[in-house]
Formats: sequence, C-alpha cells, structure tokens
Amino acid sequence: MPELTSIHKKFILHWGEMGTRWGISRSVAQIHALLYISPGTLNAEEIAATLSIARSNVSTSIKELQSWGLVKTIHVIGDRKDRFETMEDVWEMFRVVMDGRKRREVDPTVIMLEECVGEIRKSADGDRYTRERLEALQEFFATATDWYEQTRGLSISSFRKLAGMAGWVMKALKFDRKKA
Amino acid sequence: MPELTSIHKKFILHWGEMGTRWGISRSVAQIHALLYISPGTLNAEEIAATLSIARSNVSTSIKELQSWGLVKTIHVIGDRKDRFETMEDVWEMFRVVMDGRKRREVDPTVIMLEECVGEIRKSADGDRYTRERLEALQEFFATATDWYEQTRGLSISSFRKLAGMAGWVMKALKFDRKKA
DNA sequence: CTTATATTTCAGAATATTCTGAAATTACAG
DNA sequence: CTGTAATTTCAGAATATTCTGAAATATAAG
Repeated sequence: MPELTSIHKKFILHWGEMGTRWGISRSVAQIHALLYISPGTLNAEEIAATLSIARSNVSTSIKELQSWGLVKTIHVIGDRKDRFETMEDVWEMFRVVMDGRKRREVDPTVIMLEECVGEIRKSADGDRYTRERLEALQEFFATATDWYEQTRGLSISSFRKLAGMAGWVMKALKFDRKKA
Repeated sequence: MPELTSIHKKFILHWGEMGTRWGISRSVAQIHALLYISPGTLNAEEIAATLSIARSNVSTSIKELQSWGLVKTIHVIGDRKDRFETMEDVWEMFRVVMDGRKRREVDPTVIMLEECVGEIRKSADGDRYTRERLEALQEFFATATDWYEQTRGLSISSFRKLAGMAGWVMKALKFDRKKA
C-alpha cells in the first residue's frame, strides 16, 4: 500500500474511530485496517509512512495486535526487516477478538463475582439484595460463557443454520405458552 | 445505599474499570453499578455523595445512561428531587446495550462499507483486492445483524435451548464432511 | 412574583491515554 | 569483532477524555 486511495483512507479512518469506541487505540485499529486491505505483507517502515505515524508507534501497536493474535510476523529471506500480515478470514478475526476479550475482561469479572458472592454467603448478616443481584449477574455470565463455548467452533455456515433455528425455537416457545 | 460495604465497593470499582475497557466512562459505569445493587431508587445527591463525584458529573452521566435506555427517572409525590433506577433483569440490560451499540456503531459501519464497495464497483480500474476484503466484511456484518434480529427477542430459556442445539449442528456438520 | 430548591451547562482543571523522538538494545552481515 | 540496520524502550510531549465548580437555567411552593 504505497499510496492510499480515498476509499482506503475512508475505511482506515472509520476503522480507527471504531477502535476508539471499543477501547482500542486509534493507531492499533488503523494498522489493523491497513494490513487487512493490503494484498501482501508490509514492514514497519511502510506502515509508519503510509499512516503518517511514528516508527516507534508502529512497533508498540504491532506488539498489541500480536498479543491479540491478530497479526503475524513474516520473515523473508534476503529481507532483514520484519514483515506483517493479518488474517483474511473475517470470521476467524472475530473469533480471535472474542477470545481475547473473554480472557481479558469476562473471565476476571466472573472471578470477581465469585469472590463477592462467596463473601456475602459467609457473612452472617448477609446483604440479601446485593446477593440476589450479583447472583443474577453470575447466572448471566454462566449462560453467556456456556453459549460461547458451545458455538465458538461453528463455521459461518453452521452458524447461519443455527440462526434459522432461532425462529423455530421462538415459535415452539409461544406454543408452549398457549398450552400452559 | 448510604454506606458502601467492601463488597459494594469491590463490585462498583470493577464495573467502573470494565466500562473504561469498553469505551464507557468510569463514572457512568460506576453509577450504573451503584443503581444496580441499590434496592430502591437514588437521587443525584445521594449518588454523588456515595461515589464521591461531583453533582454535575452525576447529571451528565445519568443523561448518558438514559440515552442508552439503562436508567429511568422516577418521580415521587412530596419529593422534588428526581430519583433514578436501573432495570433488574440482566438479560434485558444486555439486550439494551447491544441494541445501542448496534445502532451507534454497527449500523454506521455497514453504511460506510456500502459506500466504499459502491464506489469501487463504479470506478473503472476497480481495486480488486480491496473490494474482496470489504465485501467479506459486508458479508460478515450481514450474517451478524441477521443473526441478531433472529435472536434478540429470545428469552433466556430459549437461548439456552438454542445453545444446546449448537452441539447438534456441529455434529451434523462433521457427519456431512465425512460423507463428502 | 419571589424565593428556595433542583438541574443543567460549560469553561477550564485534572486526569488518562496515546504518540513521538531519541537513546538503548538487538540482530546479523562482513 | 566491528559496523550497520532494525527494533524496542521509555520519558515526556501532545492529545483526548473526564470531571469539577461556578454560573445559568428550570421548577415549583408559597
């Protein structure tokens, strides 16, 4: 990507803004966007020049993307510079991001909830209302993580099939309600 | 919630940090957490005192929470102060947040992608690779939003049923593959 | 209308985050 | 080894965001 077209720019800028709204720094998201629409691999220098950001910023941001598993380093013989690429498959990309957020944010929250509920149960006075609310949260996270484990291996086509079944499940439920 | 117990504090602080990782300001997330574990309603003054934040900050943050549909104002006769509450049902809370993020972030992205792909198709030279990548993203978002529409009305119990089916779908797929 | 109370607005302070550039470190060809 | 290219680190600059406090506005009781 030596020269960005207006469409490239539009996409990269939007992706960057998108990132900031989800707690990802602009540079990190922009680099990811650039790699995503780049046919080959890019080295750090090229990325810095194309996006007009400091070389060191590229280094840090790439590290961040690598820690998510979103970017891989490619070594080419006769080229001392590291080259980078990101996955093409959007579905895989999504799964990788979900895995990361689960590990970094959901899992610690589940632990925090366990600790809180555990302590409330121990204490004699037992804050009834708080306990109820935190247990409700626990149940939600339990369902959500269970769901995620059940579905995270699904291909996009199976996922589509499952979406189709949702309508069916909803109808079945309505029928159940009528009977009851 | 006149006095916070150590468990209340733990939960509120964690929820606040959680917020920052998802692009929600600390105060907003903390206020939401406080309301969530408060048995009754709270007025702005009480919130400010309990969380040690400025009264004006409460005003702004409550507005933000209301714009998400997460907090409602309650009027009580004989009480000139507005009182606030949030929903108890975690499942509903999740749906409300998802609806908001879809509207604010996903929908604009879908529009951006449409515009980009539209322009590439028009132009004579036609940037083949970029077009492919953006179309792949479009397809992903199409599947995701379709999925969301299919399932967003589901109760937690139907959702659980659907999760159970995921395993079944996966097995069916493996069987298909063996045959092929 | 007047006064007391409540809420909102908003400029700028405080804070947090991101980014840069220079220096340090690493990697490796000769 | 030595020298050169590449990468990383990190202090502090630049920027963005959040928060405060004072002033403005709104609300309603008397």
